Amino acid sequence: MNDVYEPAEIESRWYSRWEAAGVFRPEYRPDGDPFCVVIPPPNVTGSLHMGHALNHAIHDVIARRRRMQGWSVLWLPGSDHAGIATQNVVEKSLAEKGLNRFDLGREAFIDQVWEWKDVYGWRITQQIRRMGNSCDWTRERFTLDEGLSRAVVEVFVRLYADGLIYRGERIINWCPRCETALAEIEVEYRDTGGELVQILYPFTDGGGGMTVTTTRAETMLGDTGVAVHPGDSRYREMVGRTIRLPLMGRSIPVVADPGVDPEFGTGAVKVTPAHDPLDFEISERQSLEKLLVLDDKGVVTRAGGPFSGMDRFEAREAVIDALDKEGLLVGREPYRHSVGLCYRCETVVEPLLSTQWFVRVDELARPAIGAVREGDNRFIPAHWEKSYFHWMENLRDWCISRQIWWGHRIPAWYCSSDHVTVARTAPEACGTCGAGELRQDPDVLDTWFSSALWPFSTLGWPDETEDLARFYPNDVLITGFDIIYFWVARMLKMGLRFLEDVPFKETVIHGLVRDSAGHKMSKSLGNTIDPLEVADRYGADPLRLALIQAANPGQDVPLDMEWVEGTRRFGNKLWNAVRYTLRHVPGGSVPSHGGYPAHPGPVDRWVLAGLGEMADRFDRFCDEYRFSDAYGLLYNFAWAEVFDWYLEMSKTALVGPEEAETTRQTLGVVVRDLLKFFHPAIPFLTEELWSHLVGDGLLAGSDWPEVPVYDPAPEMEDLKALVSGVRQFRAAQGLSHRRTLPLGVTGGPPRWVAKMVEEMVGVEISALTEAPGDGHIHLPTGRWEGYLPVRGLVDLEAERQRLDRSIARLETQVSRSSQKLSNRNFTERAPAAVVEKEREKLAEASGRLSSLRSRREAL
RNA sequence: GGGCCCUUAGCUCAGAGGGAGAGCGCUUCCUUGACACGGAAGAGGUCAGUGGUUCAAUUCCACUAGGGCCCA
Repeated sequence: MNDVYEPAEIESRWYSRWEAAGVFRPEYRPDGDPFCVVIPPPNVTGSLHMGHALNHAIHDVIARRRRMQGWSVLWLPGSDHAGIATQNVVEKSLAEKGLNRFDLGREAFIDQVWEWKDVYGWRITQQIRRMGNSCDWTRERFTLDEGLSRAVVEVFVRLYADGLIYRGERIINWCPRCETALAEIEVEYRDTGGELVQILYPFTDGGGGMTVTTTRAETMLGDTGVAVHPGDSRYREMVGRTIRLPLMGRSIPVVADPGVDPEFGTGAVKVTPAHDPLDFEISERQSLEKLLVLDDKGVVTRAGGPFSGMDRFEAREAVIDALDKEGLLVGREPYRHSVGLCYRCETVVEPLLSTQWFVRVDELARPAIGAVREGDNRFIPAHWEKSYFHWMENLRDWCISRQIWWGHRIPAWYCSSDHVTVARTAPEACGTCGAGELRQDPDVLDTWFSSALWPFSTLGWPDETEDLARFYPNDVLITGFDIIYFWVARMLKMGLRFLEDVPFKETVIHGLVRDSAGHKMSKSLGNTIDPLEVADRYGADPLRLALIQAANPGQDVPLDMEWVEGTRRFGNKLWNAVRYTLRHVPGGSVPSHGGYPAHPGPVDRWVLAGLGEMADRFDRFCDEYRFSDAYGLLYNFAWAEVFDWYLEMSKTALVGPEEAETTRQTLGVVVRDLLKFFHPAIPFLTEELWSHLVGDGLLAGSDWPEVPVYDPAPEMEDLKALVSGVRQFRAAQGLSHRRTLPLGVTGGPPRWVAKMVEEMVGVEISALTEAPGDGHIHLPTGRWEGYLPVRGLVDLEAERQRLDRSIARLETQVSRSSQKLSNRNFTERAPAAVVEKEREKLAEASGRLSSLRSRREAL
């Protein structure tokens, strides 16, 4: 073995072997209980970022551990066609050649997108492999593949038949750049600087007018009324009068409607029914005309009179100027307000009236709320349930049609009379009038419509496949909080509707990867880190461990290259611990499972007991998805206990013949079990080390450790204290460790203890029957007390300082304890055990204190 | 405006009603046969503030200040 750990070399070696051995397929353990998790499908033309690396690392830790625990594990991979996002990417590349999608036509354009999909989709799967993720690639799916498309059509047809999908004219959010409708949730609101303008709307009969307020002046072109609150006394006489709409000259009525907020602006609002949801509602109640004044590109329509043909923002200025010229501009002031942006391209979204397809969500949401309330699905951390409920109880219908080409075509056909026929396959004739010559709806479905079916469509639904029976519901879903509403909520709705069970029993929410200063990683901040670059530079394993060590549920994960270097150094440490082990334990001689010593010596018993205790806690943490805590614990145990203490002590034990054999055995199984526990987080390195140490089969396919219970040898803590005592003394005195010190020890330490201490800290021990007189430094350590002769060794001043520090520490401890114990409220009201413990503490501390004081005097 | 979360060592974060912890960073010493990508020793905290509950609060409760996120 190389004497340093080189991640790149190791990491190229194992993935294909795992795949070839079929370890990642559930069939690898056909008799195990099924365990299933589906990947949140990445966008097919995107590239993997650190958020994916984190999400996948968590998946992999879960999947690999469950697999080793004997479950029949399916981690199902795949990708999402990501309608608008993908179409945008491909359109952008066309634009570079001076083309747009209409130049190509629908068919050719879609062919083009498929070509992209093949290139980038392949790249993503390669990246997921590079990071070591144990997906079952034989079951890889894509949201637009044949089977999933069938599931989409099936769901659409059934929901339509049940009246839960309908087509209607509503105010929707329109992106003038993507030229498509968006769902409410796809609009991101951002505070933006704008202008609040006040316009005077004169009455048709002369005699004054009313002042209205708006941030979107151009929409006045489409005004068909002015509204006030019915209870607003200021305007009571004006209701029923008529306004002459400035610039357009139309007569529009003043109406009273309870939807108006009398506190906002002047209390009188212009009503633009075709471009504002609230105004739309008012117009429905008041029977006002709905006039579209902006087209699909955000350009003023012919209905906008003199302003037609202008872009909406250009028109805004032009309208304000024109009003000013006519003396109707009452005021304009800077105004910050929240503006809706397209979540795909950040273009300002335009609310406008349009005929679209919608999902009626109330009936779907009810069981999805119930399932979480009943605990059939559990959010981890639980507080996300509150947000989930709040969200689900305030849903508006979901606009699912998109005016793009890349996606699942809506399975609806129209005859020449515009009757709608919804069907699984193209119908011969109109379901209403029997006419032939039907044309299919040109629109496609929201990407999230197919994502909502992912937990069961990927398993073969609507067919009743074996996988579906075995792996639905999935066991757990792991995702970031940013897509709880986009994705998790909708999967719960659809799963409950079509499979009558939750799609997954637990929803684990992880945080965002941030930089070391706590900033969100974003392209605009320029602080993104490419996981593949990190993997090439430091290794995939070190990156994974750095992520996992910070990945507790719900918590953001700060990442810095320094920390990845830290985990790489840990890898080197582990590497060398195995090299050390292999000096004493022949390669291939460690059994792949079990093999714990039956009668270990005290040091071996101590490390085995520690291993067992660590394993229990580790497993508990993992079961609660607290991987940061689990791997923090393991990391610390491995380094601080095993490497720093046990390996050092084994060096002594392995020399003596009588204990060498159990120590060899213990060393082998302890290090082997560390490899097993670490494997889910750092699969490549541990697999490589396993091949040297165990060499029997693959670690990835091995069994999870079951550490027997051992009693820890009680002497160990005192032994460690004695060793530390000597080390502290040496450090304080600046004594070279080469110089062997004579150490007197009372209490009759067993020979193995004496030998261990001698080897570890370079002393020569002589047994003392009682404490020696003056002229010695005392190392108080419990059952054995150490005494070092002062003469010739000691800088007395340094030793006095050391003692003074210890004395001061003990003094505060003693005074605090005795104060507590002299308080009758404490002794009478606190539990007896607590009081007793306090008494013991006091006794022990004052004993040590007086001993230290006398030593101090003696100096 | 409504809701959720956070504030503990220089940094990133654990923690628990009764003795303040880890990793990194920092200081000093050490190339001893696994590892200098290492070892040993050490410095560093009024646990955001105020009030309350309690024999006991950093931990529970209320309020205040500061920060973050979601929804409208």
